[in-house]
Amino acid sequence: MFAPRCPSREVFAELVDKWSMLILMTLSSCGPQRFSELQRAVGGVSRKMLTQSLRNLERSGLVRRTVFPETPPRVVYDLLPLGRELAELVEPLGRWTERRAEQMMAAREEFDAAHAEG
Amino acid sequence: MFAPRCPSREVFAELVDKWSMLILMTLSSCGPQRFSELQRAVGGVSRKMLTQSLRNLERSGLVRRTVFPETPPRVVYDLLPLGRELAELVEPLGRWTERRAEQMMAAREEFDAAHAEG
DNA sequence: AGACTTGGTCTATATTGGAGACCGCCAGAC
DNA sequence: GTCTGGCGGTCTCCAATATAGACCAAGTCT
Repeated sequence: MFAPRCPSREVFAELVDKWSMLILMTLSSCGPQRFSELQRAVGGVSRKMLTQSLRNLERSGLVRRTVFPETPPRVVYDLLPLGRELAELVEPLGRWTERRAEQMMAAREEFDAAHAEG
Repeated sequence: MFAPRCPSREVFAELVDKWSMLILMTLSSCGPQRFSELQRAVGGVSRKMLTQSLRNLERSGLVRRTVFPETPPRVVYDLLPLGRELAELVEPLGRWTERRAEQMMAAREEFDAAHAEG
């Protein structure tokens, strides 16, 4: 994974992504979701990036996309076993970030203050 | 973390990054490293991105930067407790990716083949 | 008829990433 | 004395990527 052109690096680089991780966490904690539900849940994601990230996750076998041919169209996304595995590793990361966010923000302010005198 | 302008989202978006994660994993498994060692270890990283990622990690209190005023200069980076915590969550992710990389590559080929007829 | 909904795609612009040149500093070679 | 080289960056330029926002088809409701 530390080699630039290795498959695992390639896969890693695409999974380690803000939107993909938030999508995985949402699907994991809220169950199957349709496109617009995901867009609401993952605040700030554009339709383009949501589509792109979901396609990636689908392509790599982490997520399943199911289309119900109704009008208006209904498309539901849910986790496949592989995606559930990954989600279980990503969730602790999310919880840790929320737990430590304030501490890190404080560290930043301190750092910025110390480097402002320049 | 699911809200766009929340501190935890901001922090999350910066930590969830290819280079930062590879740096954390390297420092965790290889111990303190100097700049050029890190650049060799993290294959494909440019000096610019390495500097930028390290600054970010330093600013948020995950990594410590120590300068030895010699010539040629020597700068050593190592994990602070906060960084060690995060590294312990990131490592399983890395191991999982390596374990599942082939499976995901196979899924991709299948997906691409299925969608080529269009 | 006209407005509204869903799950996208397309386009234009802003942001970001990577490649490679440049820098100061000193040691050792010539 | 000058020339070269290593270290740890920074700077500049160009390509790739992200975001914002318009547009779309098809059917439903008013």
